[in-house]
Order: sequence, then structure tokens, then C-alpha cells
Amino acid sequence: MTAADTRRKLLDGAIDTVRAEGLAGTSARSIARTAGVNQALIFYHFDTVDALLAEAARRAAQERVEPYRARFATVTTLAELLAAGRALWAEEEARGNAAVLAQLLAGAQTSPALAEGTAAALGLWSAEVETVLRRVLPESPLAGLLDPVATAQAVSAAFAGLSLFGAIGATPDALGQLEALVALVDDLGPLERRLVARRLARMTDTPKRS
Amino acid sequence: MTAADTRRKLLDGAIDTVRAEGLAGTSARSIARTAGVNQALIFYHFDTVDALLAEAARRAAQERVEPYRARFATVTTLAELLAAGRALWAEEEARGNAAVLAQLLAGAQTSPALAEGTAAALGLWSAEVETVLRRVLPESPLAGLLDPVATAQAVSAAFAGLSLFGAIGATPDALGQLEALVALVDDLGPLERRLVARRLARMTDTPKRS
DNA sequence: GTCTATAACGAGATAGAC
DNA sequence: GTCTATCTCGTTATAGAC
Repeated sequence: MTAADTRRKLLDGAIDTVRAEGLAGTSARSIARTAGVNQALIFYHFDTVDALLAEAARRAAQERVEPYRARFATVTTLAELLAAGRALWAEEEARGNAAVLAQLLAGAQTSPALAEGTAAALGLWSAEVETVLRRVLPESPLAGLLDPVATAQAVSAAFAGLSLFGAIGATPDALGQLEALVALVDDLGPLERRLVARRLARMTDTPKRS
Repeated sequence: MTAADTRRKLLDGAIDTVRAEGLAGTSARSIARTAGVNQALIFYHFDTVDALLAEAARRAAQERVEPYRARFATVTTLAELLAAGRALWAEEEARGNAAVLAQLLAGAQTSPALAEGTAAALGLWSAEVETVLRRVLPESPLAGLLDPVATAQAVSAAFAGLSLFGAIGATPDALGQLEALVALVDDLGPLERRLVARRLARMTDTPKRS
């Protein structure tokens, strides 16, 4: 077995262990068991457990973001973005990847190494959303109201938090609520659009936001 | 020193330790050190560390929700609710209470005892929001669009997740984005209100939501 | 690169004196 | 109720044979 194989097994095993046991149940021993690899090899290849987890987070995000790229590229309206987001969320939630990211994000609070890897992983997701928002938002009446960067970050982080709900009850239909709100304003007729524009102008005259 | 004093010290110490060291750095020993209490007393008074944390989460939520109750009771519009929510969030985030809840929520994934206490704690927050929503939402054009329960849960959970962002970068201005969106639709004039109502009727005819 | 063995330590929890 | 002392186990990490 080559070194690259071992590294790969460990990276996969690390994510699988967090998925199955949570971060609290994730140790060098439990990862090695899941990966089917000797425990000492973790330290040979990655120096520390946290460094392995950070690298695993980065790689996992890359591999999961990639298949959505083509789909996101075809999105031209905010409504389509929300539909794509709904599908993405359903898939990643079902696979437990959202929960994994949330666990690592929680662990990042006390581990600088983990913080760096998790930031990179979450950044890949929000960058993807941000790209689409930059393209789609200007066509919407909501342009100028929503900031692409802040919105993408907020949505990504909120979804990570939402996935933590799994253990304590049913996950609330957050996207459904958001979708309803956005769909109401977005995709309006010309007359309504002018009304919204007027209202927007009034709002930015007397801004309530910081 | 009475037993009630010791219990109180441990409950406070448990929260303080999670706040300062994260859940990963929270142990019977570290809690006892923070509380200035002998380590063995944790098990005498609470049986297990997780049971102490669960009880601490419940109590902390009670004590933090309470001071906002009067403020929330005066809220009559959605815009006011958002303003109150913004103030609440700023305060709890600054105190680190949001991060504590998020840490416990993450730990709840692998500890049934912790899950129960965390569910109760988070439930107190979302119940408060839900109460206001039930009173305020019917007056808004958004009535019938947003479900009070799902919205309250989604907002609470999303904010917990948002607080996890602290360790890996600046917290995005999520409430600002949401506020802009809601403010746009809410608090409309009679003419615009009719337009929104028409659009709502159209949406519910061909529902996109599950 | 991979293995076994083990060092060094902190964890949860308990026994038993006071 | 509170304390000290301790048991037992799992943890990260390393040394050294192969």
C-alpha cells in the first residue's frame, strides 16, 4: 500500500468518524480504526490529529462543492438559486456532511489548526454561493438590498448551525421560510417592481442598518 | 457553605468554563477549578459531567431569557421585533452566551443527556420569539407566508450557528440582511399591501414549498 | 512507510475518612 | 456535604524494530 493510499484512507476515515461519532468521539484511535490503518501513521503523515481533521475538512469540501458547480452555473434567477440550494441542502444534510462541518466548526473555537481548515472548507461553500449571487442579484429587485458577501456567509453559517438541530429534534424548514420571503419580492411584474424600487429608495434614505 | 451554594457555583462554573475553554476543554477538573469547588462534588451533586452541563444550560437560558421578556412584550410590529432581536443578539454575542449555546448544541450530537438540556435551553429562546411572532405576524403582509414555529426555530438555530463564525473570521451581518428583506415587505402602504396580497394568493395557488 | 510497545498524562468516576 | 486518594481507562505522541 502506497503512502498516498494511506493518506487518503486517513482523510476519509477522519470525516467518517466525525460523521458517526461526533467530534467528541473522534480520536487518533477511533479514526485509525475507521480507516483500517495503524494509529501511529496519523502522526507520521499529519503530525497531529487536529491537522488531519483540518486537511480532511478542506478536501471534503472541495470534493462536495465540485459536483454542484455545473448546476450553479446554469442558475440565472434568485428563485432558481433557492431551488438549487434546497436540493444541495437536502443532499448534504442526508449524507451527514452538514453535521460534520458543524462539528468541526464547533471544534474550531478552541483549536487554531482546526479553525484554519474549517474556515477554508466553509469558505469554499460560501464562495460558490457568492459567485452566483453576484451574477443573479443585479437582475433582481433585491439588488442593492442584499450584500452578496454577507448574504453568502450568513446563509452558509446559518445552515451549519441549522444542522446541529438534528440531535435535539426536527430540523426546521429554514429554506422554505427564506424561499417564501424572497420569492415574494423577487420575480415581480414591471408595475410591482417599480413599487419595490420606490420603497427601496425610501429605505436607503432613512437607513436603519448599521 | 451550603449545598445550594455549591450547586450554584458548579452551574455557573460549568457555563464559564465552556465559554472560556470550549466544550472540548470542559472537564470535571476544569469546571471544579473555575468554580473553586472540589472535583468530586460534581458527581455528588449531579452524578455526571454531562448532567451538570445540561442543567447549567437550562438554568442559564432561563436567566438570560427572563430580562428580555418585558422588552418583547412591548413589541407590536415585525420591524420592532427585528430591532429587539438585534439588540438581544448584540448583547448575548458579546457575553459569549451564543457561543456557549452553540458549543453545547454541538456536544448534544453525541450526548443524550446534553441533548435534552440543550433542547430545553434553545426551546426557551425560540418559544419567546414564537410568542411575539404569533402576536405580530397577523398584522403584517407576511401573515400566512411565514410559519411562527418554523421561523422561530430556524432563527434561533441559525443564530447559534452564526455565533460559531467567531473563531474563523468576522461574524456576517445576518440580521441586517434579514432585516432589510423583511422591512421591505413589512410595513407597507395600503396600495402596496394589496399588491403583496395578490402576489401571495398567486404563490399559494402554485406552491413551490414542500 | 509501517509496525509494536510504551511513555506521560488527563479523563470520569468512586471509596472512604472526616 | 466535603475532602483526599486512587482506580481504570482512553488520550496524544514518540521510540525504535522491521
